[in-house]
Amino acid sequence: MPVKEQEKPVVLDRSLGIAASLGKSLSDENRLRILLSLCDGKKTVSAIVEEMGLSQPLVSHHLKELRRCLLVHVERKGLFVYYEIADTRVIDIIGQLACLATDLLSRRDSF
Amino acid sequence: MPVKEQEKPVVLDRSLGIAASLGKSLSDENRLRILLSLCDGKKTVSAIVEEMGLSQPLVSHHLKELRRCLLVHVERKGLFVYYEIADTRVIDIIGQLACLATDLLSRRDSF
DNA sequence: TCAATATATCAATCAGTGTTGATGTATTGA
DNA sequence: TCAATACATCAACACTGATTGATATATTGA
Repeated sequence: MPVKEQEKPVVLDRSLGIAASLGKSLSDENRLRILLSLCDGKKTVSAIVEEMGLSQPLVSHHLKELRRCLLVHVERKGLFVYYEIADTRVIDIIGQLACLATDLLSRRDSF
Repeated sequence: MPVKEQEKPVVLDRSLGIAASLGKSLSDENRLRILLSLCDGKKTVSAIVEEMGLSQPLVSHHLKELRRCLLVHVERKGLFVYYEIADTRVIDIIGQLACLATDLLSRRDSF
């Protein structure tokens, strides 16, 4: 499959490392679920725990990873800690990943 | 940060697993470099080895992972095995990942 | 100050993965 | 059939990361 000219962005060469780091954050289904859940707005850890059906330490662990990649913002209000999506573009990217993945799969299964 | 209504795609709930699987493939810098290198067109393993400066078994290993996620096509021609990108949308996604990552980083560093 | 709640961290386990060097396999040409 | 080349696989290692249960920390209200 020939690729259009200049399809490869040149500027990327230096940012591939951090791009891979972001990819790592998006490589776990629980983290993707958490990010999608935060589309509704900022939520407390306990709300996420209840919604995901995961243990509280596990949710904290994943939130820490999302924080490490700056994908979420944190805000403390009294007893509660609120997490929210830092940049909604990540939701677009997740959507494209899922769309591409299903396309690749269905394309293979149809042969 | 309030999020637009219906920003979260509903259909995704079932494809999050494979989306995460794709994310895992994009979580290694060497694999991203290989994918970008394949933008020039199909290449042999030895060509990729030389271009990347990685060992041949390591390149084969990463190509196997890209194959597992159906991100590349393989074609044997005599002694040589040619790899090519299966769907160029993955290049767009890598670009968006890198762009988002640099934005998030610069936004943090400016405070 | 104390009890209660929310969240983070710790310790431990287990599976997975990136990397390397050695070896195996497949294809071609002589 | 044999040698040479291209590629894949294997064995081993270190390292990371997901998960769990226990414990620590922080905040509030009494």
